[in-house]
Amino acid sequence: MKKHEDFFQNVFDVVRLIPKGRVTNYGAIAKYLGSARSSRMVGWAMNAAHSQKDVPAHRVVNRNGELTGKIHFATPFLMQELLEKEGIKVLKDKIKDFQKYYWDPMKELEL
DNA sequence: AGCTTGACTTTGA
DNA sequence: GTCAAAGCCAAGC
Repeated sequence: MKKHEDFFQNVFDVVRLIPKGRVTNYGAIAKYLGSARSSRMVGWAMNAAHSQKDVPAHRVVNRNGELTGKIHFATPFLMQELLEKEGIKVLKDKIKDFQKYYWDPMKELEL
């Protein structure tokens, strides 16, 4: 009965592939899956990611580099702490030099 | 069965 | 630069 659950699994897989100290945004993952406009589904998938333990959702932020999803974490501070732990500076729930840490699955994986 | 909400993005004004 | 609206697909009610 596996039909469309691949979307979630695919998201988890990509997120898991994000190198340490790097971050990406929902649109990139969504685009990698096919539709950049379905970025909402990525977030929805992340919601299910709570069931997955090896899904570093803290490395996934919105296009603006803001930790929008932190509110869905166990604690809002967890996401920022995890990011800082990887060497990423977070200022006001926003990633410093987001573009520098930005990791695009399409560019990095497509290579 | 249908409508609303949602960890978003993009385009237009 | 900001603000508003449309688009997208799935889960929840």
